[in-house]
Amino acid sequence: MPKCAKSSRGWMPPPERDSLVPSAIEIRNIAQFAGQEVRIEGWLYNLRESGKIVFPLVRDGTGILQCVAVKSALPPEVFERIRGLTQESSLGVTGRVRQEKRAPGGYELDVTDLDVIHRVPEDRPYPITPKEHGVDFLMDHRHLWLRSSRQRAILGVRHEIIRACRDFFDDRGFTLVDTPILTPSACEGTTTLFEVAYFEDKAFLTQSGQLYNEAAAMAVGKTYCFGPTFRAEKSKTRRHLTEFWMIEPEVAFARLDDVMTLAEQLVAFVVGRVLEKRRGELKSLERDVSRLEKCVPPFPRLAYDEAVKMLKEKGSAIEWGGDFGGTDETLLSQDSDKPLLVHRYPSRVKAFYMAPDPARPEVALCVDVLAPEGYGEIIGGGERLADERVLVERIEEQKLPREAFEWYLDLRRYGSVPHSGFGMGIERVVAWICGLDHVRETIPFPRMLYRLTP
RNA sequence: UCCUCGGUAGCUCAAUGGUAGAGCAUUCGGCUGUUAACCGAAGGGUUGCAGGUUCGAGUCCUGCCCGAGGAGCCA
Repeated sequence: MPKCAKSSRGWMPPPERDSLVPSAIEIRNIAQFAGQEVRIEGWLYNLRESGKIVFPLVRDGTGILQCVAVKSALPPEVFERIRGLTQESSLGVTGRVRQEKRAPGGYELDVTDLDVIHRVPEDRPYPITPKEHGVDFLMDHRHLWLRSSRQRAILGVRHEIIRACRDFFDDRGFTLVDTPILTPSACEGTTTLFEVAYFEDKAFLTQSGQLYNEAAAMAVGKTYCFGPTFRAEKSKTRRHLTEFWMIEPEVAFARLDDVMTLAEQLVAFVVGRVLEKRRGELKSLERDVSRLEKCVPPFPRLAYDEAVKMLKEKGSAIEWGGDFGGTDETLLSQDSDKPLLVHRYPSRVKAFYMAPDPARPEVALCVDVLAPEGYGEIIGGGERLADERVLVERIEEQKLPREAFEWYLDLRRYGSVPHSGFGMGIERVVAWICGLDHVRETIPFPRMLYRLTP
């Protein structure tokens, strides 16, 4: 541990340096070291051999570098050590960096020495070979699959999306207020919640931070929470996980139109940031970035009524009053390169806390954002019921346990104001931006109906 | 929970009811510019499990287990 100087304000960070691990350079910085002797530390990605010349491909988490080991230029024991390397063995390589047009990254390392940190035994080789594998096999080896360049690209985009969301809200005066994961009761019915033992009592894993967000918004005005969310629904589709991450802003005094604009700006900001910072990852995922580039505001807005009309014309069996199915969402969103905002759904298909439209009480002041290219719903939210009397009616109508909501009703008793917010599912956004056909690849360790390991 | 499809070598997949095979991976050999390298050889199997039909079952039938896609529900 580096010694940390103490000041009157407490801890000071250790002095800055180029690399956290000074024993080696990072492959992503290789160009800076052209002509120099360097050491890299990583894992063997692949090994190609041609008699007296060997090409070990080494990855270190920041990139992949092709090394060149020539028999005549190395001590025999070093050359044999390199020849006998197994896939994913960890190693340190020293050599001279050379610009090389034929190499994938434009640079190569002429090996002068190589030490094996841990050798993968040949009688139990690394299971994921550079060939095709089935989904089930890969999911069983998710802890190793993450090492592949494709998964690394997805992890990078996911990270950028999360960071962009935080920056977006932080830069606009929002305060992050963490909401609990363990909750005392269901906010929208217990059937979709995971139940856990809580000492002598029961608790449930949260399905949304929203009710707590409303309390926080009354304290700080603009708030957001970001955390895991749990749904015990037995959904088995490419858009569902039982554990997923959701970012949820909530704004006091905001109306439906305000949060529709907020959602539009957030999505455009996130897409823009990924296009700016993660072009390389999108390219390696073979994402058609031209479609993402068209994703600039304003986004089309469509009332539920019009959406139903449109769906019927396209042959959907939807009737007014029903919620959209997955195919309906696809039908609505596949034609456009921009996300689509669908607003004012029938109140009865929405949660009890949604405010009715004063002009048409049968519809709620709510909005869903459907991602383009058939990716479907990424955001759901709207204006909340601010009137205590109506809220109590809704709670009773839906036969929810009123005692559990007394604290929530307090928010309507002490300076109730109009307020609105929404939740955005991170994995669906990652799937859309990366162009993936399933959300299971968007989260490091997916939890699904039939998948709890690794 | 329902519907559809699938389970054969470590992996991806073949195999009319008639001797279980290929490519990759592994091991050995060859090759001084390979790009999921290539060429040659070797090892590797209780065909998801349990029954049944049959002279004979990877193949047909029944049940079960596991998985995938979809429906419902949702972000």
